Amino acid sequence: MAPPALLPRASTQGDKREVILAAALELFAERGFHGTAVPLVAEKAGVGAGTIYRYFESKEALVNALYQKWKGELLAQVTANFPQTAGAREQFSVIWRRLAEFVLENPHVYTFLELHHHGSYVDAESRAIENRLHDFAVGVIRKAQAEGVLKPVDPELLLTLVHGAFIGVLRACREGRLAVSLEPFLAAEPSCWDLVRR
Amino acid sequence: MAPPALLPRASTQGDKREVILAAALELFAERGFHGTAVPLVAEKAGVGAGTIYRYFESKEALVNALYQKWKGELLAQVTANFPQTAGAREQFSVIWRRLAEFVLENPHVYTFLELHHHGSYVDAESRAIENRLHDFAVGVIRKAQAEGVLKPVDPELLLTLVHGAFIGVLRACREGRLAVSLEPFLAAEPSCWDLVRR
Amino acid sequence: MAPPALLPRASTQGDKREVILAAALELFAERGFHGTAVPLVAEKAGVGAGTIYRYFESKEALVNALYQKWKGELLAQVTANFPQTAGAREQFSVIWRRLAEFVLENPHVYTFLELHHHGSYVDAESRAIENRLHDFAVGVIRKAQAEGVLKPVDPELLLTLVHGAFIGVLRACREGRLAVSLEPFLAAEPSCWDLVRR
Amino acid sequence: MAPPALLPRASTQGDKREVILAAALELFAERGFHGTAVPLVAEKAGVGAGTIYRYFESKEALVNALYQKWKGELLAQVTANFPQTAGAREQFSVIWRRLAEFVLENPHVYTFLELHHHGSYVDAESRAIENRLHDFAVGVIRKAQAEGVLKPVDPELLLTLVHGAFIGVLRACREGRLAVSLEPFLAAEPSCWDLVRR
DNA sequence: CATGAATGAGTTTTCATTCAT
DNA sequence: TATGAATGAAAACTCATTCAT
Repeated sequence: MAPPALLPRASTQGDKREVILAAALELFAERGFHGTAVPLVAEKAGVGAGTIYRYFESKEALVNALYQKWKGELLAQVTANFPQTAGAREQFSVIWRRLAEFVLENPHVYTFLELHHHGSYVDAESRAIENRLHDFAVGVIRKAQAEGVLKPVDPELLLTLVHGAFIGVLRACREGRLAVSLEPFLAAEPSCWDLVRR
Repeated sequence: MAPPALLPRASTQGDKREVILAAALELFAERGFHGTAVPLVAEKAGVGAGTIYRYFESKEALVNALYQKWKGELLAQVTANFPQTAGAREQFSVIWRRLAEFVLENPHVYTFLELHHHGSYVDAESRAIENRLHDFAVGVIRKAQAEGVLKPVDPELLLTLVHGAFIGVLRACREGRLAVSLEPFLAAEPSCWDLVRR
Repeated sequence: MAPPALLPRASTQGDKREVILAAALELFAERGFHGTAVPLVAEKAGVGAGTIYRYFESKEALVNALYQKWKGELLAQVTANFPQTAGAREQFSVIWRRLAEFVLENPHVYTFLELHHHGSYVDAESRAIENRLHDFAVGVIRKAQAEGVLKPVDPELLLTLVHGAFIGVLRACREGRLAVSLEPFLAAEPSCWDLVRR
Repeated sequence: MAPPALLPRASTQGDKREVILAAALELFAERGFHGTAVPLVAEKAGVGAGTIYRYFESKEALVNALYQKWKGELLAQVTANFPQTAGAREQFSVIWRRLAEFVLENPHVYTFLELHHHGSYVDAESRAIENRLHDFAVGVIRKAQAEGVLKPVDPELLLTLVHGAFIGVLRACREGRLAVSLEPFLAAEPSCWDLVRR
């Protein structure tokens, strides 16, 4: 029926899982885990309620699949081809811009990830991915400190300040206090460098 | 019944309401609004489930009362006797320290306020208090910018960056990555001044 | 309102639990565990569906409470004041009659107990009561065999034959092939004695 | 595909139906009708869930087909070449042994038949077969009573006692209290004759 | 006033059945 | 013909709210 249907089953198959994940992402980001009823996800995904349980063992499994998928995606996008030998200023700029591009391309993802970071329903594997990203960032900071270009304070503190500031911009965008575009992120970047530089 | 009861009913009255608010605060902060059952709040407060409905019309009314109470408290604590004529650096320091003291004195409050900022169940009045605090901060920033001591960028951006950084420290404390004490806040303060200063 | 209401709360309290157990007994006996929906039990008991979960943690907990209650009752009724020193013939007669009276007084109980003996949802404690009754019966048989009045075969075999025959009569009554009264049981008693006597 | 396919389609056809019936038998015997999910039967049978509905209109139709098949089989096996002219003692022995052989050859069948005897989903035709076996047994008993070798009581009573005793042995085997072999059945046979003989 | 037992609407989850392939 | 993904109706269970005491 579809002329160039080269991978008919495969496409339809994966599509349904993806469509459920996409619907769940948006709803979980907006209403939280407990505030989102499974049938609502089903309706938004355009599938039957029972169908969700063919792809995910439970609502908890769904939220964890979502968490792992996007935390992994974020990790990959931030760390891929990272300029290991570049200077600290350049590295900072790369990470900041990559984060900004990520949140703009995937509007609900960061909200979702932040909101569900604490949930008791988030399992060990989900947290493991979280830690890998954290360790990557601390590694970059330590190296820059060794070079003497960052403030010689607890790397944890520097990381949390910059990350907090980044999330602040994101939230202001979401709440309409700043434009939803690269612009506020780029405007904030030099200030945030001042935050950490020696 | 109480012989020399100077404020008999009133005291008992208020106590019960406060005890409910305190229980709700902790539970809402830890488990979210939808994740917290009203009978659980009652149990933690040591009152009957029905009693909650003598003090609050509904679960939503409870969460809004809580939100307004603490957002108002925060507003008062930050703005009371504010050194209007002091320099920008001093004013920054005062606000930062007051915020830090507030979150350390009321461990669950800020978590609660941040978590419930978005909720669809948060009513107009709750948001109004929110705005007063926001406007106060923007005012302080504008004045400092006029004096030429802050970066001449969108005040909204500066506010959101500093506030984000502050929340970052708070979260790191909560998650055990930084010590739960004034120390990390004081350590962060100069860096955050660098973030905004010209 | 009730003139001699000496124990109003207590009576109402216990009543509800008992009323649920009574409704569940009949339905579980007729339709089995999986064939009986909790709301159906609620309707028959004249309570809300949620009420059942105030008294029993789960449907499984309900069926086990029922099982233990009645297996315990049966054990008590069969073994209470048992004529330990009487002859085997007399003891046989006593047990047989007590069983018959029990099933006639509690029409659904034995059906329920037999039907749910195998269920995977029957817990360890439930089976423990079962075993006590079994051991009692084997003890009586052993003693009678030692006296030489019963066939010198595996007591397990004798027990299972007589018990099976008893259940046969019960089933025939239930299915309308025999009268629902003491009569068929009394008619069967001498035959069943022949079954086991030397 | 199969080169020397003498009965190709038919064999495959029947095989699938039989394989479904065999899977259903075991599951229904172990978990009951309502406790057994159709997809589980399909999985055990090694067919697709939809396939079951090509052979049986519904789950009820499946259980009834199963019931009729095996009740008919039992009827045939018990009554085939029955020694009409033999003495009552011999006839009793034949029936008893045939039943014993049947339950040992078809371990789940009797359990299934007993368990589903009452079910509301068992239809009229299923019960009709049941009755033919019952009538056969009553006929044998009546004749033996006329000869004066059985107790002159309600044939229904004698039948139910012996049948109950037989089921008792079967259950004891299933539950591990007696060996799963002909032995306990043969040991029980003389006792059960005592149960009914004059 | 305070309570907590009771409830039914709503939640998560299962499953008999269908149907496109 | 055989399949198994899809479904929605119904199951078990939870919880915000009420109300008799």
